[in-house]
Amino acid sequence: MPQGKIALNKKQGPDLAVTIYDVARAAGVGIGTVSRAMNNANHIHPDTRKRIMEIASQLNYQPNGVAQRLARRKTFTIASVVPFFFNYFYLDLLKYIQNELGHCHYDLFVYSIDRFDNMNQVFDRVLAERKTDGILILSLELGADYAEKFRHAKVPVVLVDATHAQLDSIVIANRKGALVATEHLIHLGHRRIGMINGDLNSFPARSRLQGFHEAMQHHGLELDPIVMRMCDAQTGAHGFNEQAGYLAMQELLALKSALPTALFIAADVQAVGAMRAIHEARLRIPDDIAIVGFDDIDFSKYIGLTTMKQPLQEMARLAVQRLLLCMECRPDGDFHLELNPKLVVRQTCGAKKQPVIVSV
Amino acid sequence: MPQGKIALNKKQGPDLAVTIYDVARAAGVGIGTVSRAMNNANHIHPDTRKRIMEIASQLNYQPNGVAQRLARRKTFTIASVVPFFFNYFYLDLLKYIQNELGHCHYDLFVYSIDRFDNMNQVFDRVLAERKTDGILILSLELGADYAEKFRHAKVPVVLVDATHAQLDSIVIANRKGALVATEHLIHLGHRRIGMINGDLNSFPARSRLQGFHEAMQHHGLELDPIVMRMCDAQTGAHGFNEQAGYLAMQELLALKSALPTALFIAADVQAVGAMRAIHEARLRIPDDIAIVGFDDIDFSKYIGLTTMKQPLQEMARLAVQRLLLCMECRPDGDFHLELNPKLVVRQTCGAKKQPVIVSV
DNA sequence: TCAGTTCATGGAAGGGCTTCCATGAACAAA
DNA sequence: TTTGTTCATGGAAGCCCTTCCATGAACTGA
Repeated sequence: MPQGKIALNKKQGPDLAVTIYDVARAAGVGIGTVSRAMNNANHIHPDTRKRIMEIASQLNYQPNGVAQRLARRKTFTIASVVPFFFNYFYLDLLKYIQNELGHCHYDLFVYSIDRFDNMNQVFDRVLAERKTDGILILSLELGADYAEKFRHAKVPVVLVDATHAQLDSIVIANRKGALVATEHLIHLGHRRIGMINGDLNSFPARSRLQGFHEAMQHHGLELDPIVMRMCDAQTGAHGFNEQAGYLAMQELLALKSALPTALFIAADVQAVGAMRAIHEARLRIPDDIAIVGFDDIDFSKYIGLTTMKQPLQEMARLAVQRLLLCMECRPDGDFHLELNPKLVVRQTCGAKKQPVIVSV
Repeated sequence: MPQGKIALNKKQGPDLAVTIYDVARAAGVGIGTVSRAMNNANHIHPDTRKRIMEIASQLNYQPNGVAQRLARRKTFTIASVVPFFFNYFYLDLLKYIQNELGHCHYDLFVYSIDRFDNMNQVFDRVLAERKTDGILILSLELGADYAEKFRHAKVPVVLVDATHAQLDSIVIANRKGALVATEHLIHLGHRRIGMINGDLNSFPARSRLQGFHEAMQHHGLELDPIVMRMCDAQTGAHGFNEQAGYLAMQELLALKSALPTALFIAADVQAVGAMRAIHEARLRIPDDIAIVGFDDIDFSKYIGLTTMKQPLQEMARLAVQRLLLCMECRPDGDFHLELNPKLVVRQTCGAKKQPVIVSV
């Protein structure tokens, strides 16, 4: 009986972590001094620090990050919410964000959203428990209720590739980018230009449509609704996916002689699908149809897709910068940044004859 | 002077977080009772719980996650180390991992590795500070020193898509997959079959080569070194990239009449590059050259690439499962799992005439 | 009625750090 | 010598929880 009791003493072995007290005892100093040594603080004698550091490494002492975070009242962690299912765009963005944060010794939580209908659930989770010092939300359109929640959250929030009047945001200049892309086709001599777009419920889809309109109108060109395809959201990702592009292109191909000579396609993934449909129809790109996309996903360079390149790294850098700033001083004023995409000319627009490989 | 002192009183406002003490006071109970209420623990009267929960939500009380983690001596966080630059394979894997962890209310730290030469630095960071309960390492080959470090780390480690004798691991059956892929080509009647592979310093490259060998030998076919291309690692990612595939294919195309009638290409990204080279050379796939790849990256279905599909979701599920198990009971025995990839037949192998769209 | 049991409750201890205040040694200036 | 000043140091208090133990009310059965 008593043996049984002794057997299940609570400390089950693995909890033999070395603490700051162990180091202090071993070094014959106080815990405050050890803390100062570990944190490279002032008011400590160089010799003392050296001795403590040696003993610490001898004992294999690692400060407990959780205890530090509690005592410092700071988590050194940023949360990111990512619509993972969407497209590979986010991988790059995330990579850059992680790099930026790494430089400042911040850790990154990643929460993926795989269905729009559980988005708010994920948000609640991110907002709960104050585990992070800041939040980055990628490419998600918030409802008014959650925008409000985020605005009054204890931690600052920055939207990346999405915007909301009440929250800091960084977006690509979608309208302007679409305008540049469309004008590129116009300058190449095209007059009958169509567009494949995503669901107009999505913010980028609306802006890109607007840019397309402006370019066409500015050059006095006709906007024929027949050659405009807004993919619906049913296939997922607001219609910004390969399948939707493929189907939209098939519809356009059915127009036969009414087919436009050029297309602005609002997302590279859609362009990939559209190109598949065109190949199947035995038409040639750019000779029969010229194409300009938008995004410059990794794959675009492999298929020679002329497109609008999003400055992802810049976006990541600025978003992190802003977030860190908000974390330390909660600046007043709003912050709404627009970054210009850049035209990357490859083969599908017909401006060049030789294959162009744009290095990453 | 005194004013100056008063002005910079330490609490700068934002620290008005509600604590468990505030709730206890407001409810007229002890903090233990509030804790029990919040955690749905036993030994609390239903009425009391209800009252406390109401007051808590009224005060907008959120338990401090960091304090919980300290008190519970558990972080509820898993770290993942990902060679982000590599290819999009990881995005899916990560997505599944995050989903699995989300179900168990674990958070996920993501650390990206963008250069192999700072890999160990990242590892040190992950091992430091005991911020996590477990570690997942994706597709990275550890040196003996770090394998040892991880083995003796305070937290369990599982390798995913990589293996090491001393550590738990889950890998794809690369050898067997390569064998199946090659046999598929053999069954289609091909006799002169070549291979494009990555740098043999990488584990998957070696295994896939081995599977290729076995298939060929088993069917009494000749292994002509001239049609075997091991891309070197200079272009990055152990030669598993589009550019390397493109260049390797150009070398093969220079063989003219000695060109193989079929190719097993060890990574889909390489296959993409190879296909580009073939198109440029005005040859047809699969008529002039049949191709089977490996990985089934998202893009493969768009280009009709026949390939070996990696069971990523399964891999993620099992890895997380194993990690959680290790966290609670540190099982003895080793854990080395191999999952079989599955042949996905599309157009590039020539087995089918019609375009096949494999839905995601 | 009384000992025994169950269970809701309060609150101290503990988790491992940072930080602030007090102390006293060493040194400088008068 | 005395009075300051500077600075390394020790350690209590505090960060915000969970958990365990002690308490006493309520109930049970004899």
